[in-house]
Amino acid sequence: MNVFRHFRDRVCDAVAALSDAGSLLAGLNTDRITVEAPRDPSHGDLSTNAAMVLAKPAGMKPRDLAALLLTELAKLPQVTEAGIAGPGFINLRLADAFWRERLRDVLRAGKAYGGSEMGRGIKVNVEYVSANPTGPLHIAHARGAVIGDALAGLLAKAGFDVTKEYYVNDAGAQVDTLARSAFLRYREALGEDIGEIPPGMYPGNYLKSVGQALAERDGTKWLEAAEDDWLPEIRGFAIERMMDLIREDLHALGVDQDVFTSERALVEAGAVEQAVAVLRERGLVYEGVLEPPKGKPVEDWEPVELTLFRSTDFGDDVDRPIKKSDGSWTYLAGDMANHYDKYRRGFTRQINIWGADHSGQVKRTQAAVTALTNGEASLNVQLCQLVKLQRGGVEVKMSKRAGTFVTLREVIDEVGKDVVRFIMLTRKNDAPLDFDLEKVVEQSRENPVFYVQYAHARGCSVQRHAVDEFLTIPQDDAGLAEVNLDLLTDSGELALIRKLAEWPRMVEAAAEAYEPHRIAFYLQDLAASFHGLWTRGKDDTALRFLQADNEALSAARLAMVRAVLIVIGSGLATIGVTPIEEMR
RNA sequence: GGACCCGUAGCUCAGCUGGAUAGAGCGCUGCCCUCCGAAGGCAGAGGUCACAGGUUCGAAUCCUGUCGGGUCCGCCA
Repeated sequence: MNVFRHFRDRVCDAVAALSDAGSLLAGLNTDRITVEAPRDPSHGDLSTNAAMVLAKPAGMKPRDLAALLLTELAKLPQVTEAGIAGPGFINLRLADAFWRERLRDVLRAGKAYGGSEMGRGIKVNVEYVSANPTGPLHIAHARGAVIGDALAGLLAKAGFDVTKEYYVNDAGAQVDTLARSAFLRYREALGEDIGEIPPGMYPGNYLKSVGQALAERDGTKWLEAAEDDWLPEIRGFAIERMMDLIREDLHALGVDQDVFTSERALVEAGAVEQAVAVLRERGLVYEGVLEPPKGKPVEDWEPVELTLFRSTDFGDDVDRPIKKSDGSWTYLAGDMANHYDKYRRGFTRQINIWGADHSGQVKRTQAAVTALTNGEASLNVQLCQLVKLQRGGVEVKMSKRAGTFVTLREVIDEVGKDVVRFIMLTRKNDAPLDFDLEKVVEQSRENPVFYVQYAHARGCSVQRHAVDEFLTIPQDDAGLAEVNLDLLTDSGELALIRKLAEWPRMVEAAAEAYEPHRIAFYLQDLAASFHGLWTRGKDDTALRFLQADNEALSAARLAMVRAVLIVIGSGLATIGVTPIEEMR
């Protein structure tokens, strides 16, 4: 049960009842009514702004309206205390037994607890990573990969039909450079001394194995061939290899996308022409000359007539070229085909995860999606800021040009994929993030991954002890859901249960805002609550979860511990982190 | 010149789409624990939510402007 939505519905019921009875204006808009947990627990368990929101349209004073609503809400059987506070808040306190029942919700639903029907099975496409297939992923890609994957998991949990997509940029000049770089390595593999890698080529050693594999497959076949002949072949070969490499890296991070869309395949299938034809039909394409770009002067700029997309009709700053003067398509044109293709596959909700360095492309791409689909589809872009990699507070320098950048794989090998995933979510995506390779593996309160994992391991440890000490306490969720919970009366225990009951609402709010990082913060909160309760058992042995001489109490507390494990497990699963069962 | 993001405790950051006395960790101060239910606990100090207006019952949150920081601007990808 989503407690907050449940009581929001009850508040709306109360409004309706009062309207029916004639004591309140009929037809009031209840959209702005919220029910939430007050920050200060002394105000009660739940609080609603209904009276303040409805006062003006109802033509009443907020506190008078609150008094009226209060008479209705006080009738609810679960409400033990109701009062009016401040400008017109209605505060409700709920029976402890009501909260204990929520524990049964958790235990009965198991891992599915917190899932929502909010998404109503609507198709959503989340496109993320989409790194150029010219080399292995580095740490900067990891953030987009994790945010995208966690967002996809979150939306799925919230009831959307999610497709995880990777758009392969295999049609631009950069893959021709890749082909030429691979060709060098191919010659090298056949015994030639290629010397220094010339500037403008990809220098990384990862291309050696590509050259080697090509030499093994094709022998000396291409050595004397003209570039026009070998380039398409070697390009395709190298792209395949790079994508395999990228997919392996992503898999190591726990990211396995559903669809890999090739830009080249779209272009070859005529998808770009089709998309442009749609725009042309709507009068959104014309031939024209652009103003020179502002800011830093571009030295080789000269006015040329180009094929332009009228993106300014949709809020962009200037119209954007879709065809270069040499007749080939621009990146935007290809991306138009990509998003139009998604639309034709049924996605009216599209989300892209991009690095902040692509912020300039947001408006034009959104304009394109709106224009191509006549406003039926919308594109949401989540920008993520850079990751600063550190070791013991000292920045780890990266230089892609020198080939010394830190690969994602190296980081995963050092700290593990779960740590990478969790840490990437400890900031909201539009804030820069420091990733310290030493701190993230420390076993201390400062390290959020450890703190949450430790809570899970502690819970598991209690379970293991219970198995040994109490042969008759049920060990499975279903059995624990039926034990007598009335013995859970401690205020810390009830506070923990309330925290657990927030999980369904957390999922919905985070999904609605497209903010997976909220899950990481919620889990830290929950872990703190659990650790706090545990710690009190150190001083006061009566509060320890397992009481050797009181099996009924131990069973009730074990049910609570089990519920904590379920929610932590479910939260971690949503963001793709594997919970640990034992600290080592 | 323009666009987007950010500005919250000494530091690093949350703040549930407008709610009540603005929170956490670190650091600081003072107590407690020396315990394998280990990888600490409790309490306290610390704030003009960058600044100035505006919107309304009510603003860290929304709008306008100013200041400061970041990412960018292309027929590149």
